Amino acid sequence: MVSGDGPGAGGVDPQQLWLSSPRPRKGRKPAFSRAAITAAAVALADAEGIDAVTMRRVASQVGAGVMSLYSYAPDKETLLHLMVDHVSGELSPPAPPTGDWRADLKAIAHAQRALMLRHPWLPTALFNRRWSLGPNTLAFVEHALAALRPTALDGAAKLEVFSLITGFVARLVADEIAQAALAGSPERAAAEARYLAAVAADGHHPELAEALAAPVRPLTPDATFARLLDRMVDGLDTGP
Amino acid sequence: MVSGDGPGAGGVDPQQLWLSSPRPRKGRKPAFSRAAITAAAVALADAEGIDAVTMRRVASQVGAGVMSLYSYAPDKETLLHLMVDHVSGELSPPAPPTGDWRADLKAIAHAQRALMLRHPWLPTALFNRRWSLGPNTLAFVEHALAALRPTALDGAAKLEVFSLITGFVARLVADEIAQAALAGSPERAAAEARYLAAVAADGHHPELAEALAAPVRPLTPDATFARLLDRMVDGLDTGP
DNA sequence: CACTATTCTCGTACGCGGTACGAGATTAGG
DNA sequence: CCTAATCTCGTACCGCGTACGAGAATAGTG
Repeated sequence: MVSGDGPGAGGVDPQQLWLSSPRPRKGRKPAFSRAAITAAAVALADAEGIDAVTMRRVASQVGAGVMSLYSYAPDKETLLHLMVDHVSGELSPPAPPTGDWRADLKAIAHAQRALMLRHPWLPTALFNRRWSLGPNTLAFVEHALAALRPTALDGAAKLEVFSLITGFVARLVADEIAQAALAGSPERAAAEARYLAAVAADGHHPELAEALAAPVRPLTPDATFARLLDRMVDGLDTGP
Repeated sequence: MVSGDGPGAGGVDPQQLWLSSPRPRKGRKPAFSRAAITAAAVALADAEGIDAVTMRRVASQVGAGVMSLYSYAPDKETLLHLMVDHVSGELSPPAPPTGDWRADLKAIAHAQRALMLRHPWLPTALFNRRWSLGPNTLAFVEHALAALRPTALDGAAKLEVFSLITGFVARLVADEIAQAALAGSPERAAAEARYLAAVAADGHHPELAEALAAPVRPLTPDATFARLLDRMVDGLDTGP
């Protein structure tokens, strides 16, 4: 194993995963690298979706044998953690806190949204997995905590707020992506519209019928995001 | 096919899925039912997690051949949609709106949380998939829209709020479940704590070190949920 | 310079997943 | 009864993650 190995049963010990070993003094030299493999996996996910990230396809992208990947990550789950932390590196270094924590928080959310739009598999990956706090993720958390320093929140509450914001962004971006996908497939969009029209016409869903009858607002996703984010952040309190 | 079949390429036409066909007048009688299969899948997911829900295992639970399931759902993705709508049936009938839309919204969120705690696979299932609006889901949406009637929000904004609340609940419950799982495995919890201590000690993460150094609040998940929900709902505006 | 311990590479193989196919069973209408 | 329609399900295919272990490369040792 390139970076050591733990006996831990189920899941990977974060120390073994993120804290680099000093490189063994004997043995064959690695032909690849964790970074290269991770980057290939990210490129694959960006181009063809997260389902295209299979050990076989990643291996062929980097020119390795399939089983060679297991010298760099003990399993696929770990590779996904590496991917998440890898792209999180694009977030740093962010601007230093301005003292206006609400504005800083909004800037953080906007940066996260841009990242997730660039890597559409990220919202799902973040939601499903228990976080593995790699160096890039940690750097960003550190930044968020610094931005929240002017508040009266204690440590746990600050982390809560950060988690809440991240989840909020992930959800909105996931919706945004789904919406875009739907718009890209007129046949499916039409089927959905037909179904909703049928439901609205059945008489058992008056509220829904009314909501759908209203004219569609021609709002850009950016505006929607900014509006909801503002509401959310402005609603956050600084009390204990 | 028990309920008809569409030519739609990719994804299932909601009309074919949710609007029942009149039952064909010829041909062999179905030996199972969509409801029974769905219930079996839900029971399996509740007992052993969503990964235990495979076509083979569901089939053996209901006493059917594997391929017989495909007479009731065209693919596994659809079966998952059926599961989501199935458990959503436990939400209705909710209490009628009281006129205090904030209180109603909080009640809705609490009901959703209880449902998700009963079916821990639900948050993930909701996040990943594009919603398929089955009858039970629709009934609940209808109820939420009615609760929001006293607000000045237009139809689209009401749906937005509902989606936001649902996502919020899903995220908190997912965290809650992960936290419980971590607490149930002391070895993993200890490894995590060791790692965070090492990070805090490296000098590059002062904010994180401070946040972790603070004494842990002994709050119940229920209290945390209620507190964050209150903040969120109270922060929502009724303006356009 | 062998010799050896160590580490990485990767072909093969196993079990399990979703599901296409098609033959046989069952039903209702003519 | 015959025929067309519908449902049942055994078999089979391909792709997945990954265990295993043989072989290749490296660095220290005599």
